[in-house]
Amino acid sequence: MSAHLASSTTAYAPASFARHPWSTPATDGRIDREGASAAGVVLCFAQDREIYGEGDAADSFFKVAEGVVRTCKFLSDGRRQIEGFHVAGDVFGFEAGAGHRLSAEAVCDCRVTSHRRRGLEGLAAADLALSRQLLSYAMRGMTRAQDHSLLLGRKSAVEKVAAFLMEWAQHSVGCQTITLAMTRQDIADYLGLTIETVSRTLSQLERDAVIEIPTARQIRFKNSAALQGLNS
Amino acid sequence: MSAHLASSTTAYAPASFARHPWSTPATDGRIDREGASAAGVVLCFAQDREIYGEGDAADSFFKVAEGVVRTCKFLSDGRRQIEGFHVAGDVFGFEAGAGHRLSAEAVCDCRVTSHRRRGLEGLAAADLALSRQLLSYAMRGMTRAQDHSLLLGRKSAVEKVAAFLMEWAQHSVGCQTITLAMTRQDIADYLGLTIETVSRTLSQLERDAVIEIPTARQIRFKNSAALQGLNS
DNA sequence: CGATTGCTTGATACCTCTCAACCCAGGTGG
DNA sequence: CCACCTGGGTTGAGAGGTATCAAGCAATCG
Repeated sequence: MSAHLASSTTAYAPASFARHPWSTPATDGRIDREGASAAGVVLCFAQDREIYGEGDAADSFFKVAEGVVRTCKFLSDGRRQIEGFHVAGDVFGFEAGAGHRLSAEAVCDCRVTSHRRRGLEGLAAADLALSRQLLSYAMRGMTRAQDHSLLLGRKSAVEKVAAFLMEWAQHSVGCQTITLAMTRQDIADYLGLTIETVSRTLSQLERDAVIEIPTARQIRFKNSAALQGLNS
Repeated sequence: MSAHLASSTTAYAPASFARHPWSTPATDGRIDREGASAAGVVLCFAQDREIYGEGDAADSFFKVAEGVVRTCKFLSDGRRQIEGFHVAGDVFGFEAGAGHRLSAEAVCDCRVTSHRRRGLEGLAAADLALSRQLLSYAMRGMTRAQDHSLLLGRKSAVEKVAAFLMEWAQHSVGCQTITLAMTRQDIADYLGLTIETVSRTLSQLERDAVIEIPTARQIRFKNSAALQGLNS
């Protein structure tokens, strides 16, 4: 299992990978076993490393401990749709069937805990609370995906970007300035836009004094009411 | 509970509703109680009647017995996104929280069975198979929504229409000719397009000898390979 | 028969994509 | 130190796909 994960991380490796401190998944020395009811193995992934791919055996699911993870699907010609960004505490890769329906990649260097499905399902049979927990993971995923569908199918570019900023703001500590963990390309693939449209829309919002963009990865809210007005 | 459902069906009633044979939800005479492990009350809804609305108490979920149901979300200005069409055997309205996140409406006259959540959750505590069943409903919903996101975010109009036709073909008995239960507007709101674009795209596919459209609600596949080629 | 509803088709507008150039910060190496 | 390269981001010009607005057609219903 951990061998499987290690091998799955070989794809998309950046050239500088070998010297990166996050270069290898957790070795035995870093493995951290928790209580039996939530046994998890801690794994580390460098930025842009694949955590699992579409179709990989889904014998485990994961929980983000630190960093940000994206789950996504691809069309055969390379078009990508990011289904969601997962931050500390979020569960991802929890599947119904034998294989993962999406792939998961590290948006930035991150730590995740891996949980075996089989063991957990056995436990869930006996543990009502745990069984409800699993159900709640699945339901949250469904709700998230449904909200996302409304955005993708029926919102304009400005509305999409505004929705993204407000969603991400909830993950940020300070209310005023948010720090983006992802690239413009990631944002574009999450919103069903192109990178240029995302960039232009952000610039437009800045020109309209709705936000400020001190650096590319930092957004400061100047007129939250206006952003809110673009939502639903 | 059945009173609640009855009242929720008053919205969007067509003018001709009062004289329609499907005009009222099942009365006591039509209630059909099944075994305790899947206790369900049979309800009938006329075309375009609301089964439940966004925000309604989600103390029950439903299973389609006959007909087609659509679940959808709305933006405040009326834009609609249909999340899915549900046919006989499909479960819908199964929610994590206290309220329904989507609304559900009858695409055509249909019969559904209503199942109380609370009772079922109690049973699930004791019944492992039932508990897995609930989980599987939730997972199927998540998978469906995720596939839909890829379509909405990254596919062109032709690809969307082709995907819809092929998806709906799986619900049809005959392989060659499919019968659509929904209007062009429903299809448009499912695919994130306008009614005109759906119509034009279907016409174009007919001109390209990929399909035939004997009547507006019937589509005959002439070149399935070409349709397939438009998918993924 | 007129009215309504669902659907199709045309002309045009506009939003977003595509292609391209450019900027900037960071890293590398001579 | 500076030239160079790279990757991420921004901006512009133009094209294209889909939306919008409008008209017309066919079937259904009262």
